[in-house]
Amino acid sequence: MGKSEATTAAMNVVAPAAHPLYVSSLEKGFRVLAAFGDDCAALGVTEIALRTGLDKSAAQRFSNTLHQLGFLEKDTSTRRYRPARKLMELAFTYLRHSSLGAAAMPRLIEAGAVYQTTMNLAEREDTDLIYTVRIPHQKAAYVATVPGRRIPMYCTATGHAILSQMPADEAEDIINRSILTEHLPGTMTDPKEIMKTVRKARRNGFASTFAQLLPREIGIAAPIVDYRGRPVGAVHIPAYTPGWTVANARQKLGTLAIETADAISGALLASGQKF
Amino acid sequence: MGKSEATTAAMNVVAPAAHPLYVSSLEKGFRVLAAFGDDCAALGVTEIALRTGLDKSAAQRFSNTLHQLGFLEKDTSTRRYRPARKLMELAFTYLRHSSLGAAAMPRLIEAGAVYQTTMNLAEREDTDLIYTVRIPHQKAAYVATVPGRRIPMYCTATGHAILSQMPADEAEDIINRSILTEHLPGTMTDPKEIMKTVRKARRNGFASTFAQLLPREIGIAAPIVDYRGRPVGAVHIPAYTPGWTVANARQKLGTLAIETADAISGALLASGQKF
DNA sequence: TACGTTGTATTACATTTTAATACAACGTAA
DNA sequence: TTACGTTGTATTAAAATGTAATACAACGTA
Repeated sequence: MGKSEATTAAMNVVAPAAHPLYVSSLEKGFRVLAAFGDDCAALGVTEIALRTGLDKSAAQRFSNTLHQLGFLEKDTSTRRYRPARKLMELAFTYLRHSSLGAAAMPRLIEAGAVYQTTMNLAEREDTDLIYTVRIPHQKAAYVATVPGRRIPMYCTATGHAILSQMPADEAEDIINRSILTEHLPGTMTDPKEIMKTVRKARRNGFASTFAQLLPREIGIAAPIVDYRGRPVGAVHIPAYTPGWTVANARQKLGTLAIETADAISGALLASGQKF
Repeated sequence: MGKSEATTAAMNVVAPAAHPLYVSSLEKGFRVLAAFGDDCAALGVTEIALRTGLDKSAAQRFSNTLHQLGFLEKDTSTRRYRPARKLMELAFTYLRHSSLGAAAMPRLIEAGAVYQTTMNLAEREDTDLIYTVRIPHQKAAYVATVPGRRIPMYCTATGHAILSQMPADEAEDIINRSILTEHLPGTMTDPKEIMKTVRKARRNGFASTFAQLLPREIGIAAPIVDYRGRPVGAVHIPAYTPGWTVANARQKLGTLAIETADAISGALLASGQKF
């Protein structure tokens, strides 16, 4: 069903074909976790079965196992499951060893203090981006201040910043493989228009968007590159109208984004790692 | 071996006895993820096998599967695995639905601006705490600024704040079940001394510690309670000497922590959820 | 170049997962 | 309250999956 498709797509937990070295049970477990997306807060086994495409028995066993392991909480009265705190530890498993995060953190903190703006680090994940480090300053939609969120590249300043440092054909490939959805009236969905914006970002050294995913949001972003000049992520600064105008944000925050991103790129070089 | 014990304990991914509804493959998969703790950044299959207690074949299959699913990156030249960005999405799965996080976020941002101090939200996880929301202001050890980290309750202000809102026997039980390690010279490991500190925290409405886990760190924390008055987490404010003295921090940050924690407790009540 | 080590691929085997089914618990409406 | 649909839980025989042993290949060190 559409529902289960959407949910599965939300974390891309799909079968990469049966292989002797592939443990499909593990995939099913993650499918269950991925079912907790978007709308729902708590799910019963039947609903989990629906969303994951597993039958009721499988949904039951995997939910139970995840509960035993501590990754799902279980409300004993409603007998429904919900994601548990322990999932946060898995994020730590990643962050702890991220040289990009380590290089970015102090510089984002410093830069955020300049105009009291939120500073984000986003990393590339195929056609999308994942926020890995967030330093919030102003209050905004809760979901927009929390790490781990995945957003598409095609309609975000962050995405454009990264695309701008790629060969044109590679960037086009990403855009072509993206699902171009008009999240808000005005979200850009025309590949040609997107590439035009990307080229502009390339010339300027930073990208900017307005009201593409969140109303009133101005996005400013500059690319972070590795030792080969390949983009690995971007510094993202959100700003909101009124308070900021697009022109004002571009002028002040654009420079800040570039400086911060360059500092991070440089620190990465120094750290010597290719993550 | 001691090594594998320590690693396994790091995320508590252990077998809760075989049960017909328990999928042991899932557990093994998480054991592999949990192997990436502490010291190591990248692991080969042999090392993974050692740390997880799985044999080489199993380590191979689970690593490969996690790689296919995108949760482990694989360096094709060294053929070693490391945690991948996608793990961050699992954290988002939790955070997105956390009413505690949503209630805390704006208040932590606001409070952090007062003295330009870092503000953390920690939630209880058995004898430990997990940082779920972090609003960094000052630069500190990278690992101390990143969400998902688990720290023990017995020697942290955050832990004491939570313990202070429990019945004495429950608090004692937690301390007794904790592994009391002297992380730094001066880390408190005497249960009686710990309980004394906890009682003091109860009287004051907030807890404070000095140099327990990190050198020079002053910890200030106040408990967040649910609709029944039971502690569900704590607001934690770190400060460092010099710059802050313990007395100064207690006076200024103690009040701030209490006010912030109370505001969060109140907001939780209003949201009506029992998370 | 030769060796030890580590990663990869392939099997027959059996343990584990499956999916069907039956039972129990809940809550909704008559 | 009672009866009903729904949803969660428990139990199985059957089979598919994961296992562990082994052999091979790739690396890097001496």
